[in-house]
Amino acid sequence: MKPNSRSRGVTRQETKEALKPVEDRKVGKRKVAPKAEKRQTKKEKKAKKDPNKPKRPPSAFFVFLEEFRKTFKKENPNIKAVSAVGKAGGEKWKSLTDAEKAPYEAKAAKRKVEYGKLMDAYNKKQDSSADEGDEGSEKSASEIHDDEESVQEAEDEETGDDEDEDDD
DNA sequence: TTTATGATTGTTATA
DNA sequence: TATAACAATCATAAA
Repeated sequence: MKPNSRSRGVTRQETKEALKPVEDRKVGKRKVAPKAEKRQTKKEKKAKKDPNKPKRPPSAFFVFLEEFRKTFKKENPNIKAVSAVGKAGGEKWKSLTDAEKAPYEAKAAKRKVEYGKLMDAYNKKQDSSADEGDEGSEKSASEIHDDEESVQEAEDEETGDDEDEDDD
């Protein structure tokens, strides 16, 4: 369609409005003013050498989506469109209460913590390979390895303390 | 063949 | 402070 288009920026806006009128989401403000030439199209981070750059942690909504996708696909094996899951997931997400979203937010919070650690390691790596480039990152990999292990240990968490609120 | 797109919301980051 | 971009997914389409 629009290979040169700013990715799904403007395109999405048009499509969304065309398909269905945006209710009141913050849509339409995503890329209305492309002052900054976005990083990349989305994949291929060739812009910079970030072989280990930690991706942003999934939001509570995304954590919920991961599970929702399975359910959705299970009930709708015929539907394979990502947009379908997105819409359904978004609608369902809003249907959930804080209590139900709590576990997802908790998970997202963990991801965020891990992200912070990964960023720390990533920063070190960038510092080490500041002038080298792509190869220099390997040497400092050992240091980061230490941090990575720490991240994994962060898996020990107790959920289900006492969240049984349901104020409808 | 390969990459982008579509759709959702949230979160991070930058200006 | 506010806006912009990006996080997963997967089939399809275009270059």
